[in-house]
Amino acid sequence: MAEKKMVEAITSMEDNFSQWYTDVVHKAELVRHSGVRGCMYVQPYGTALWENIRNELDARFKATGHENVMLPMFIPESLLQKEKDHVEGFAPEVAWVTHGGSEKLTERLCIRPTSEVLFCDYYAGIVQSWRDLPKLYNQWASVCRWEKTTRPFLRTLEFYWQEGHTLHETAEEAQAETEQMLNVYADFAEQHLAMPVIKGRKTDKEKFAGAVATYTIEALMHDGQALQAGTSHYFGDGFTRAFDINFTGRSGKVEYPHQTSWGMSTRIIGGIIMTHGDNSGLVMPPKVAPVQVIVLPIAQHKPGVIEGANAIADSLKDIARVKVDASDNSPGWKFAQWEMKGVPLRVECGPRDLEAGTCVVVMRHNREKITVNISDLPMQIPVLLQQVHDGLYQKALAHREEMTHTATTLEEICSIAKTKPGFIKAMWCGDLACEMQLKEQAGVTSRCIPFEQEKIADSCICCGKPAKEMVYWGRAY
RNA sequence: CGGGACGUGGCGAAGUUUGGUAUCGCGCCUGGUUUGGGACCAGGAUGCCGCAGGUUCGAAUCCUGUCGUCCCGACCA
Repeated sequence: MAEKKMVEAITSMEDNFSQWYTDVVHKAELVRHSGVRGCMYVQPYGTALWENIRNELDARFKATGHENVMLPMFIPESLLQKEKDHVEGFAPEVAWVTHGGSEKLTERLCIRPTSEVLFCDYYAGIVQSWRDLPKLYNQWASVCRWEKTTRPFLRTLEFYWQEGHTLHETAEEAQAETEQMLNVYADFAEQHLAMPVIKGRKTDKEKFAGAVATYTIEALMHDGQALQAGTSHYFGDGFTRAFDINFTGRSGKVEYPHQTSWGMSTRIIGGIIMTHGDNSGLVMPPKVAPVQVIVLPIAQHKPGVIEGANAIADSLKDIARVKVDASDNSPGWKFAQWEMKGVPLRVECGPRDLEAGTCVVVMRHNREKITVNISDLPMQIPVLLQQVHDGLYQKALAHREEMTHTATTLEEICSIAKTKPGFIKAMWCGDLACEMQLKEQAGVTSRCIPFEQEKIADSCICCGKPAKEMVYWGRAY
């Protein structure tokens, strides 16, 4: 018995958070390792989760006027070279194709690490007049970055994402787009994933290669490390000048359009796991859960029980993603199995319940049990799913607040960074030197300059000069 | 990329020091009994011991290389 439990156990997160994460990813049957370093086989359950995320985001992009396109996975070296900061940022981690069949290529091709330059090359051919703007595009694709260390979802060589790329007549319009998409991400994270996020701007040191400004939503994971959950960049006209994308403006003059890009990736799945998961495994936010309600017949050999379970599932099929587990595993096995997979609601129905016209509903995140009349289920399930969502959000928010500290002296920030995981709020003068020093001495990096500023001191925590802004510092995935 | 650990049926391990018929638990298949927190009995199947070389009469075991995994650190939009 004890031995058996060992076999199935998930390492507890207090013992080793990284190992816990790895265990959950595998026990919940999200992915398996492929034979290629850092690349994963995404299993049906993981794929279904991603599809739910993708479908919702896609709908939100379309609702804000964007169209999907598909660009190639290869980038000729000369094209990648066109924007200096960009190539410097990405060249160290791209994969190169040098041969096609037995033929050696005259110019090697990189496998896209991101598609800015492809979009630029594309735009150059289709934009001539101010009437051609804006271009509001998005693509769903996978990209490749040759990372040194990899972890499922959080950092893989190949990962799936969407990348929005837009082109605008004016800087103001492009900036508004950048902000709009950051808000789309933030709203999605909070309303759909029950993941509280802090909206803000990245420092110059942390911003995207080639961007004028990078905006971010930062979430705090259960272990106190930060995760950039989504990002939105304003490029100004740096790329459009480098790629000679121009148009004839309203006044008849040649102008360069202003550009944005924004992305969210399968990394967000890692974020879901590390925000809501517990020592029994995954906890799925209801709105993206591949299975929202698992119906478990108890003593299913008895007459009418499976039929009863099927009838319950049938009554919910238009209301929630529901599944009946009528496999011949024991009930205890099924409880543990579906908890590992994080299904938000479990409906148990045995002969006693069915006779009484009731069932037991158990919430995954707090294991609360309630008895519900079967006839009330179609009305109750949406309420309960929302309750789980709210519960998850509140729990994550409370956790983040508990793990957010304030520091006003260098000594204090070093001591907090060493002893208390989480965010540290501190004032900053805006100098790179201070940012570097905090990394060096406290081991923290700037996570974001939040839009919602608080003045916690007058001077920079590092150099003592007048502070420009309050920054969230921490360690990041 | 550094430091450490590791790779043996689907999963978890023993066996490697000292070379000699590949073992155990779980899972899987068949049949039966069970069923409200990881059930039980009986029978059965599944291995180029990560891969490639080498040493040897003989390699899971020794040597070399390589691929992959995990943890810590560095690096990373």
